[in-house]
Amino acid sequence: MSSNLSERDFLALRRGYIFSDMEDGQFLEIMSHASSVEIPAGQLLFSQGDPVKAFYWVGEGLVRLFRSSPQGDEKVLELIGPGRFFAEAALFMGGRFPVNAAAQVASRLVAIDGTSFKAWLAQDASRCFRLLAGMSARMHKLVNEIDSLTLMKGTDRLLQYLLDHSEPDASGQTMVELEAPKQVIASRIGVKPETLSRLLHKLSGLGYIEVKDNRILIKDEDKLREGGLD
Amino acid sequence: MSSNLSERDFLALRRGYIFSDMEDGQFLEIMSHASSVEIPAGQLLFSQGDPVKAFYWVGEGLVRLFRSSPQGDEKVLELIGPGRFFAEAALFMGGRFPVNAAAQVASRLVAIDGTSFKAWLAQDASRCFRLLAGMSARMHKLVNEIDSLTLMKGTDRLLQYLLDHSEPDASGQTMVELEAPKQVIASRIGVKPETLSRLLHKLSGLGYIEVKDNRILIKDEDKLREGGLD
DNA sequence: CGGCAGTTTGAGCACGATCAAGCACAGTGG
DNA sequence: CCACTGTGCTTGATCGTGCTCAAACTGCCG
Repeated sequence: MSSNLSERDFLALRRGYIFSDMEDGQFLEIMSHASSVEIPAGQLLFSQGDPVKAFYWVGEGLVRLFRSSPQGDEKVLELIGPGRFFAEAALFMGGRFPVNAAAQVASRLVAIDGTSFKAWLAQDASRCFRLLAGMSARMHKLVNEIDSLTLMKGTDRLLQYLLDHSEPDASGQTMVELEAPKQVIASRIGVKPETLSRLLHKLSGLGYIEVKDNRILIKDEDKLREGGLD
Repeated sequence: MSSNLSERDFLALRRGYIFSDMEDGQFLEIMSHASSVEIPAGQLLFSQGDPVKAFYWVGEGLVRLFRSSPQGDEKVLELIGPGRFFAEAALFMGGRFPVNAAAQVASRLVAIDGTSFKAWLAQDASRCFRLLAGMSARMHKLVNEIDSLTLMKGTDRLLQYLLDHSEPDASGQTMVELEAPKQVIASRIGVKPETLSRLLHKLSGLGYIEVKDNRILIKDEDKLREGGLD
């Protein structure tokens, strides 16, 4: 399950926000405490409350960060794709993960040892500043999330999600390719799967979008942005 | 509006998590860039999007951190009381405040200059670690907030709020003294004022609590903790 | 006394959850 | 090759939480 890093991951990781603009020696130093982790689809990486031994970087695949209730319902907080770090903040959070993490699809991760990383951080304040900035950005996202859960309705959150994830495709049209099954996206935007289905149907009926499996064509981006709908 | 610090604030601030266990010289160094701010009840301290010039510590009073929607609704994210810092994270967040801040009651704050503080932080990585830990704790709170907004109902959130804020009073009974008007608490727990009123009434009718103005007597803490209610 | 802000209460409604059934599709095994 | 099963998605009917709109009540201050 754990082994040495591939050349490819090694280079990509070096470009991540934590390690960019860094001398080779320094980077090699911390990479000696990193290891590659292969994890099959659906498997749990860690649970809320587990002791934090490392943080992670995604080389390939998709990781689902989520909370779950005693009743078994789960709320997806974030989906982490290739090139991104996660759980860096947990290192400073009293030693326990505050969320669960599972592989949404089979994934290749790099685990960076926590204590080594902290020791390495402590050597240079400018390294800390990177991390502070990264954590701030994540806090900002969380605040935005709270904001939209309280101040907006389900439809609004779906529209926001679609606009945030839309990209022009090969033929120049604005498209969204859902990164995970609809039920996961539903949890991500804070509604039940049935509701997401109905919302998509409604927007489809209004002529705003066109849904085909996990691909959504944005037919009228401006109307979506206004959000004026009843 | 802005002046030198009182002796009292100076000493209390030194005990805050950011500056505790610090040599006098170091502390004096950063305090030369701090100033006292008196702010009347209701007044806005900064708005979302304002450039960040400083972060704050509360000497006396209460500060309301909130988001507001285009429609004018507002969501209270946190109420910051005496002895606590706020907006430290904003320093690293691209230079703009992600929330609004207003004095809930007349307050005395200490503003600590951002650029000086960052320069001071950069001198020693252990200083950064304090901040990293503080920010992690705040992130954890935000995650919990998202969790309870999505996975729990209004009643549950009220119960949680009551239990979190309850303290044994003089006569040995468990009490909650609401730190702000009910409408603000309502926003804090993510319901409308009318709904909070009804929820309190319901719990009162069930014999769980007793409400008298802004004081709430917890009559059966165990039942509240179970939360088994319909 | 009037005016005002905060709170309560009432009636109706809307959004989204729940429960339940049906459908499409892929994988498995007889 | 065709049931059989499981999974994800959709659709339908109903229900409940909490919001909206509106009115009345309270305490407080000018």
